[in-house]
Parts: sequence; C-alpha cells; structure tokens
Amino acid sequence: MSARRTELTRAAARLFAEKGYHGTSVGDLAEALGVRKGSLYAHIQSKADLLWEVAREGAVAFHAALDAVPEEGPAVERIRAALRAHLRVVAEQLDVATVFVREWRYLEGERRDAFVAERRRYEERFRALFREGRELGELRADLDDGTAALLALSAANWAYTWLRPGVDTDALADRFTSLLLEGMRGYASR
Amino acid sequence: MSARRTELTRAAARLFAEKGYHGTSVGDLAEALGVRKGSLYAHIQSKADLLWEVAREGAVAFHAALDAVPEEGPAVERIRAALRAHLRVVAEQLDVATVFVREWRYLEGERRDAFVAERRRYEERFRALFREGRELGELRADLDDGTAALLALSAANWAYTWLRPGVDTDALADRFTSLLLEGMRGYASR
DNA sequence: TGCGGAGGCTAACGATCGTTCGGAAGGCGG
DNA sequence: CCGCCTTCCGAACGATCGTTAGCCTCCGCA
Repeated sequence: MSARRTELTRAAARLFAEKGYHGTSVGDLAEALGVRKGSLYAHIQSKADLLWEVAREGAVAFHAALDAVPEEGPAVERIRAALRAHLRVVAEQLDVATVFVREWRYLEGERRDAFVAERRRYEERFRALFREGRELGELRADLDDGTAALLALSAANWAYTWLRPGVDTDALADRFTSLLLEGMRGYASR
Repeated sequence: MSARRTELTRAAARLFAEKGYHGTSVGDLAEALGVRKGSLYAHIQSKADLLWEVAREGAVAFHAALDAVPEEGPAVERIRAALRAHLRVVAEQLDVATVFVREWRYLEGERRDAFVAERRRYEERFRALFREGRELGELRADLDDGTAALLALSAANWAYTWLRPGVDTDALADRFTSLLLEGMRGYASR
C-alpha cells in the first residue's frame, strides 16, 4: 500500500473517531490530506472501504495483543497480561480502538457480519481466561465467570472514552486486575 | 407537550439509538410518524432540538434514579442501590440511555457544554459513594477509590450495548456489586 | 528518450440533506 | 357558528453528500 494511501487511512481513523463515520464527509478526509475530494478516488473505491479498513486494523491489533498472552501459566497472570495488552492497544492506537469499539456498527452487509464474528471471537478469548481460572481453582469455585468476564470487558471497552495516550497502561491494568481479584471490601467488614 | 410531540421524541430516541444521530434523517423520523418530513417542523425548530431533548431526558432519568439511593446507611448498600438504579434505567429506557451514553457528543455549543457538566456531575455522585465507603471504613483502607469507581462506571456505561429489556437488572447489579466487593480470587490462592 | 502509472485537478452528476413556505383541513372553545 | 390553533400537505429551497469523468503533470523505469 502506497504511503499516500496509508496517510488516508490514518486520517480516516482520526476523523471517524473524532466526528463519527456519518459525521465525517469525504471532503473532510480530502481536506486532511490537503487535496480535493475527487482525488481520493484514486486510492479508494468508496468511503465505506475506509471504515472497513480501520475496523479491521482494530480487530488485528486487539487479536495480536491477545496472541502475546502466554497460553500456559497461572490464569491470574494471563488475565493481568490480557488487560495490559488491551489497554496498551487502546492507548497506542486510540483512533483505531475507537472505531473498533464504537463506529463499526456503520459497516454494512457481509463486512459487518465478518466484523461482528471477529469481535465475538475476541470477547470469547477473553471470557475463556476467566472460565479457566475458575476451573483450575485459581478463582473462587462459586465464581460467576460470565459476569466476571463481562465486568473486565466493560472496563476494557469503555477505556477509549477516558484513556489518553501517554499514561502508564500497565500500571492501570494492574490496578484493575488487583481490584477484580481482591475486591474492595475491607477485611474488617467481611 | 402535545401527544404528537411526545411520539416524535420517542421515535427520535429509538432511531438515534438504532442508526445514530447523523445516520437518522428528518425523513426517517417523519416516516416513523407516518407523515411528510416538512410536517415535523410544526413541532420542532430543528433536528438538533430532538437530540438535546432525548439527551436531557436521559440525564434526568439517571439523576432521578440516583436520587432514590438513600443518603444514609452502609456505603456498600448504597453502592448496590446505585448500580441497581443505573441498570434499571438502562433496561427500561434503553433508547434514551443509548443516546445519553453514545450520541450526546453530537450536541453543539452551549447545549453540549451543559450536557457534559450534567454527565460529570452524575459520575461525581457515583464516585463519592466509593470515596465515602473507604473513608467510613467499609471498604479497604488502601482502596484506590478512583479506580474502583471507574470500574463500576465502566460496567454501568457499557451496559447499553448488551443489556436487553426484560432481564432482572436488580439481580444483575447485585452480581456486579458482589464481584466488586469480594473479588474473584479463591481463598485457596490468597 | 519515451512511456506508463500514480496522483492530482476541475467540473459536474443525481441524490439526499435540513429547512421554509403558503395553504388547507379539522377540532374545539367562545 | 365563527375563528383560532394544531397538524399536515405539496413543493421548493440552497447546501452538501458520495461518486464519476476527462484531463494534466510528473516521476521512475525500460
């Protein structure tokens, strides 16, 4: 892919995240490249192509981040690693992550179907960590692992709204992990 | 407000939640009422009015729900009540809640400023519960209450994406509360 | 040196956008 | 029964939408 084409994708990610897909016109994208809007069609076939590309980029980034989580070892450590990985992607590719979480729903047809499947698969990989943690005895035997995964995924998916680039996402993820593991109730009141 | 006007607001909430503000045309809204698009302007001055109205309706609903949480009593019980209240609003007014959480950013000018202030105030009320819980000794003394509140608010704010009307939101909120309080680590591994 | 492809231009396309306008039903209170 | 108020109509407005077309320029490579 040419350098110019890459610039266009970056501008699309930024503008879709900032103003929304339907709130961004082809003219806006052209202006970001310092070009007339008709010229963009030397690079793309349609505006929808850009949404698809950014959404896919997000899916690839998040799945790749999960790939780096070890398959072996304590489930607790793998949960911590997964949260770290997710938050790192959000902070380092905030625009792409925003499109991945919020703007994907403007995809249409089979692209939308394919995206939803990828997204479901990602959440399933996340969920599995909590199930295994319970089954291996590292987490409470009576744990509702579905709810636990939902809580963790909520924090992960909501992060794009408040996470700013440059913060220490590892420390952040560890605080989340610690809270999820230990809870917030004091020993005195237990 | 006339009955017809109320119908229009309901249709706006539904369509804005389903297709997004910029993805919903005035023609779409008119069609939902079985009317020509020009006729809507007997009820509103602009499409933006509808977004403002639905967003404000959401703010009122969520604040009113928090108002029902007792000011006294154990902080833990008030946190549980706040989560119950929030999830109930999401389930019972899913469209309005979706606009409140996701579509508000298309507000412009001072309306947007006013909404942001209301939203911040709502989150602050939530946050205070966790701070008080720690200060009163009900939660661990070393609790990072900012992170705890962020975790709870993430679950609350993400709920519109998966919560379907008709589920037992009280039970759901209690599962969240229990997890937040007790954590998911087993006694064996502590 | 010539040629082709990449990338830009201007201009225009039809469609749709949000909004305005004058007029006409219809119901309801005076 | 009159007059007003609500509600809707049909038609049109200018603006903007995403996309296409034909043409030009420039650079790298045969």
